Amino acid sequence: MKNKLEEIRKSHGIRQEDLAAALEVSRQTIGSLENGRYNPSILLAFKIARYFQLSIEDIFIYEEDVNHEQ
Amino acid sequence: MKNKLEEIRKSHGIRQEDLAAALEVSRQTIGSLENGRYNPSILLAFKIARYFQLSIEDIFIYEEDVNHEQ
DNA sequence: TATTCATGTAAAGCATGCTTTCCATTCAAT
DNA sequence: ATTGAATGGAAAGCATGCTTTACATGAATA
Repeated sequence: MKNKLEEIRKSHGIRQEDLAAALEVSRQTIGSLENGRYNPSILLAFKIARYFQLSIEDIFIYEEDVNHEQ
Repeated sequence: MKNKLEEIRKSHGIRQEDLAAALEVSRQTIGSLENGRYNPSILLAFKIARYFQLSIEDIFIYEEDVNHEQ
């Protein structure tokens, strides 16, 4: 899964640390999401989407697992 | 988080077992989601939404955590 | 009644999300 | 050159998602 979090966050002129505080997660969590180290839980995805007044689908891009049998 | 999975699944006339197979998860996972034992990962939420051709927000209802400081 | 079908649910174990702590890097401004 | 601000990222530990296995229940039907 890819995401536009860094781009969206920067377009709002907010630092990772302040976004993290607003969402009540750690700064490392935001950094890890932006750099693709892991995917958010659905609860965090909702929090992020609500914070930016976007839908989850606006921020997170699901790529169908075409090679699901390997 | 609440969800409309059972309602949506039934409106499509599909059994838990067949939905599970289509989504490549176990039947227990579907049952657990429908009965609120846990929330899906965002990947599974995307799979479910795509399967029913709905958005994640159409299926899963995020309720703001008003009492976040306890 | 006995059987079958769909669902509920629990337990143990593994994978992943998230935390805290810690240190490194980059860049702007002294 | 040094400092401070923002970010990158690793490690260990806890919480949660998901699996397999197993058993129970209710409804429908042979």
